[in-house]
Amino acid sequence: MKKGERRKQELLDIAYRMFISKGYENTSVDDIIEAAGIAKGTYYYYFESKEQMLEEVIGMMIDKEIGEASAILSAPVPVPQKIVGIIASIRPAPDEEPIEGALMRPENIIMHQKIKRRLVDKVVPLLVKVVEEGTEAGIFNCDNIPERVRMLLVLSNDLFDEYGFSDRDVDVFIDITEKLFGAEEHSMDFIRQLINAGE
Amino acid sequence: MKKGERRKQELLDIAYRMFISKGYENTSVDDIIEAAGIAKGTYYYYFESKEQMLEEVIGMMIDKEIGEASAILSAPVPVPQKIVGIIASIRPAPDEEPIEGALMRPENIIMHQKIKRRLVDKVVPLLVKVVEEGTEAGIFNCDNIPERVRMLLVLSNDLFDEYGFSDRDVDVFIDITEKLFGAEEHSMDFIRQLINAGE
Amino acid sequence: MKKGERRKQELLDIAYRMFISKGYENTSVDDIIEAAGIAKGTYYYYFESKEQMLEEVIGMMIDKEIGEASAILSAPVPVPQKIVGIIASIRPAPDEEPIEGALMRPENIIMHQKIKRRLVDKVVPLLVKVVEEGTEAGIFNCDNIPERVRMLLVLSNDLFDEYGFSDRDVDVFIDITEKLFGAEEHSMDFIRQLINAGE
Amino acid sequence: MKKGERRKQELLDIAYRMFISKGYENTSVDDIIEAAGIAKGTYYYYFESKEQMLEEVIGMMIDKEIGEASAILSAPVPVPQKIVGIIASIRPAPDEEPIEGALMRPENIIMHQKIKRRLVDKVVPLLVKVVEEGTEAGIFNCDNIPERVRMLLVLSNDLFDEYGFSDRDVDVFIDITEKLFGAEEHSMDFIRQLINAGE
DNA sequence: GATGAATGAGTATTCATTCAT
DNA sequence: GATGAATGAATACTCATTCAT
Repeated sequence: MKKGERRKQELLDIAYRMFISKGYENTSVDDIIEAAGIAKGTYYYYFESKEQMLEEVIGMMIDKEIGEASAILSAPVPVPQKIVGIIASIRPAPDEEPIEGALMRPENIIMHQKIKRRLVDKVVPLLVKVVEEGTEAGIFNCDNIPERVRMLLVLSNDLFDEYGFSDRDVDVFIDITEKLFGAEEHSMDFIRQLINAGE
Repeated sequence: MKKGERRKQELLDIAYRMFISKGYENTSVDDIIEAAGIAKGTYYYYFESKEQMLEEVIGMMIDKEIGEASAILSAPVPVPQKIVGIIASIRPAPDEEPIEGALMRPENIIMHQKIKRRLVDKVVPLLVKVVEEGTEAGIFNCDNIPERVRMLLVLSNDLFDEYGFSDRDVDVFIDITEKLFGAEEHSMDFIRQLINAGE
Repeated sequence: MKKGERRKQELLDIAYRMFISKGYENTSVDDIIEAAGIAKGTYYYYFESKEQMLEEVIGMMIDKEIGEASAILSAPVPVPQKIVGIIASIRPAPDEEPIEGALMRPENIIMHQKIKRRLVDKVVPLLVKVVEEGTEAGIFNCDNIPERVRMLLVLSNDLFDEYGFSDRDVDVFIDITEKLFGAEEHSMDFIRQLINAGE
Repeated sequence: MKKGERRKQELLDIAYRMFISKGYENTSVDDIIEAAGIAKGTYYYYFESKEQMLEEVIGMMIDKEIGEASAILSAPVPVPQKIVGIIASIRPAPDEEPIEGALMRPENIIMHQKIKRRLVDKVVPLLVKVVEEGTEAGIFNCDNIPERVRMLLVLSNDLFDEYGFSDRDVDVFIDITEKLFGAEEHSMDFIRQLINAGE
């Protein structure tokens, strides 16, 4: 039982890396079993189909990222920082896939979209809580919080996904984030420092 | 000359519809030629490859949509309406592809993304002009116009692409659009009526 | 393991016969699998590509022929007979492919050449040994043995490949063989009897 | 009439070059008409089929080479030099196809063989005359001249076709040529100088 | 738990040839 | 003489999936 589970994890890890580096469509079952050193039959003993495996790989990633986001939720940091922290935590963790450029390359769009969609659905409730915390504390002032949170995610996805962004993009992003939640002007300026530090 | 051109157009139209309804990847060359009632060779007489055909199909769509958007640019309507009009014009025209749900279904993501990217690049300059018109007229008040325009497009794409949106989504969209360009509150409220009328 | 190997051998045998009778280029993968009664996938399970299969077929033939030639090398027969025997052993064994005319028909030239080149490279060293044996025994008298051996092979290939040869061709071949190695006149006359017997 | 002939010649020339540089099989009719700047139909107006065109291209080459060889036949040079001259004249004239390596590359084998076969048939009678001249003059002494001439051609083809030859190969070739025709030892040594000069 | 031989529908692409205009 | 649109059989190769052992 344990052994089988470990084997399955191993396969998921291998597939995860291959899907990211070569794309789901361009990774054949043969590629995976060769990399894993197992037989065809063994693969189908653990997974019903290639597509089902993709779902599991995605689920695995989501869980990990949501876990990190949840941790931030209860951390003792100011609300604005929490928001930014959660958003940052759902990025594909630059350290675990500096593989190539990867996720936003055309051959990966499908997996990318699937992940994004499911991730957004899971992250929205978390962020809603944080923003509510903010409105209660009087730092934010807005209605329709779930919808606003969703937009923030859409904008941040776009900003960080694409092949690079300028200082002006960041300026506008900060401005609009403040206005989105009815925060005081310049109260989210710290984002700029974060980004510059990350570079 | 004329004859060949017409045939090619016809093929592009057929492929366009099939790509949208079944997805590019799921449409085989065989599907296309069967639908068109031509031989394999004829297909390859007009197109170097399936992928090159996709490029032509996309180019065709883009041209059409940009054409409509440009027309609006010089129309005698108020600036806010121009903006909304241009954004609406680049949607895949509900009347010409009510086919299924289509463009945003997973199998179409690739084509969808390709189109979106190229469309955004072409539409941004148009919208920038309109927004500048607005700032000069004193209706808008903002800096970094290209970046703001880009964000507006990202938001509207998201809003209308996904599987439906609520009244609250629209409210937030309107609110944020006004703030994005420094417009007066409620000055973009007319969007709501437009959307309700379209339903 | 055994099972797969046998299957592969079987496929190689079938392909070998088809390549010879119809030519490599004119034998499609479909032809082969139909003759073998297997599915496309099975074919590609055993062979990476059609071309790689050709290499294996050729390798198989070469091995067999070189094996026969090596056997003669250590047989207890006079040197001149050894030479002739080795040359004869590398012919495509009239009994196993009287199929049509085959190897030297234009459509087979490619395979033919590939085989010839590789065969010559392997046979030259064997013959060199025999000729050296002959010079040591005083029956032959010549320098540059490898080069002479090569020429002998070229001549014999030409003589036996082409569509038939006359008595005169044989006379000249015998004469020149003797002179090539500095053998006594008429010492290779036995070749004529061999050929006549074989007819 | 004249015009059409010229057009045809032009096409033959173009095809000749392409066949040599890319191989007959790898040159498509489309390649030829594109290079010639004509339409498909025009091609088939001049040639029944691609294969028939190949025959004409080959015929063209043969005629040219045989022409050169015939000229040498009646030139006022010693018999041995005539022989070598004729053999040299049927090589693919290094100046007219230094294109790549060309004729003996695998993709060209088919055309190569076709040419060789037809060329040999035409050259043999010419060389026979020269050798007879030589026997009458007492420089040569041999029977079965046509067969011997054929062998000489086979040997020279092999020597010069292959990817390079050594000094030893030349030594043996000279030796065997002398013996083939019953010439005096060293009487053909001049070949070595010719080859060295040509290098 | 694990193997690996077998499947077969599916795919894009090539190319010599024809023929109405 | 010349065009170029149309043909369609042929080709090599892919790959997720199955199943008897």
